[in-house]
Amino acid sequence: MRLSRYFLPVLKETPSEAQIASHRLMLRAGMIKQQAAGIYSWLPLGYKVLKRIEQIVHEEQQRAGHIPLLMPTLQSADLWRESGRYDDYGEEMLRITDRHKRDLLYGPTNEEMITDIFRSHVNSYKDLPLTLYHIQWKFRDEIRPRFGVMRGREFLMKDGYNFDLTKEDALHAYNRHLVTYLRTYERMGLQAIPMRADSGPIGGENTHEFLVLAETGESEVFYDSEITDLTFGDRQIDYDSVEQCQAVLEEFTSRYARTDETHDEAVFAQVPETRRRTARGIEVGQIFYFGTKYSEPMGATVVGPDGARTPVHMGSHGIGVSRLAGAIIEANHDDKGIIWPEGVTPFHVGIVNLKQGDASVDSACEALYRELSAKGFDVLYDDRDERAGAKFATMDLIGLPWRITVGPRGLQNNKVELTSRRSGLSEEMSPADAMARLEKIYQPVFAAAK
RNA sequence: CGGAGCGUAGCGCAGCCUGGUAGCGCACCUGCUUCGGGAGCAGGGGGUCGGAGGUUCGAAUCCUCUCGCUCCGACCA
Repeated sequence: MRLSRYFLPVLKETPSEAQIASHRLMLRAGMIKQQAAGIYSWLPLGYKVLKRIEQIVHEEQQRAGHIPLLMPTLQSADLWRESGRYDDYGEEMLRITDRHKRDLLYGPTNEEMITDIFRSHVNSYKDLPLTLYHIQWKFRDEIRPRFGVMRGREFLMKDGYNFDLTKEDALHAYNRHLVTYLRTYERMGLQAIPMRADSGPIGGENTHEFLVLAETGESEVFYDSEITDLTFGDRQIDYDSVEQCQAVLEEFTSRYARTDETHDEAVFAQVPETRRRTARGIEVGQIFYFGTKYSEPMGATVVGPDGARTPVHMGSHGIGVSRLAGAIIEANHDDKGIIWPEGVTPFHVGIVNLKQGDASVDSACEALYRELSAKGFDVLYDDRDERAGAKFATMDLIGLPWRITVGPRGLQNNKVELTSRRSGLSEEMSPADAMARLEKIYQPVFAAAK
């Protein structure tokens, strides 16, 4: 993309409503625009990040055999009356009446609807196990939206639902989701720690929340410091293997890690004192096993091998996709702006033309732009007629992890500059070497998508 | 929902107390000069002050109502 033809309304000054770094930077970098309390437009740059996050979520879900579909944002109240949640959910649910005076609602979640889909089409245990998911906008009428997209009223969420014949199978699905989530967050450059949590209105007995440690997090968390040493890495997992998934669950959940909802001082005290940590975290996902809570009242049953009809065991799993955009910034920024992890950056690399209009600089930039794009890179080429300082400031603000700076001075020796946003370090090298270096840097990112 | 505050140009703000029909910085447009870390000078365009009503000769300024937004608290992917 040529910046001169892009739509990137960056702000020099910080809008007064933004209190935390991610909100401030998303506004300043021209990623979002607030349209009402807790409701945002995603401007081109923000939209690209949102799509990258979404893409990673899709890839990791499908890697585990989970099947995507799409359910509507508006739902009939009848389904929710069936489960009993129409009355239970309270003010947070946005209720709508259509012209025929029928009660609708803007879905805050989709357990009822997915259960309805399931019961309409699945009758035999032979169709199990089954995990369906979608990435769709949700609405929860928060009393007090704040922190930009981190606590909006309208938000994009991946929600998945597993259907299994037995509790054992459903618990395997639970563990499998934990594995997919660990991989998902790592690809985004985040460390998200699974913590034992409270199930809240979704209900159920087994649940973990994934938290990214950040000072601005809304939850207080307590954990054994050993847990932050764990990484999933690029290990290969057979998602059908009960043992392998179980082993990962045990590895990542055996140490003390709880939110304030489930925190137990007596148990925490058993962690060696030097390893006890109290911090704040941002919730970026949650997994639940809730048995037959919905299948039973809503008649989601299958005929088993013995010919008897039994309610299926279910779980649900959510990732806050739009919230992640904020959480990633919260965990990756400095005083100059955002620092995108390679996995989610809106553009892989930025090209800064230091002397727009200079024939040799222009053509060197054009060549880099063309060749990098041909290699599959998403490139932002700053071809505006601006001074160097302004171009650098923009690049730093929007946080592209790598920048190639092209100027007449270096070009005389066939050199350009490759700069890391994170370290701030620059290296001079030929354009060909810069491209080769970028290919090496992004190799793991591109490989992870396969 | 309880408490606090704010709505004046695209953004950030001043003016309001002590009524006299709007100002600053950034951004934007034009020209010249600059040109490796958000340039300088000169010129220029844009708002009737969230909305409605009231008081007054006169309202951004005072009063009433209303809408929106933000912050603190209780609740939440």
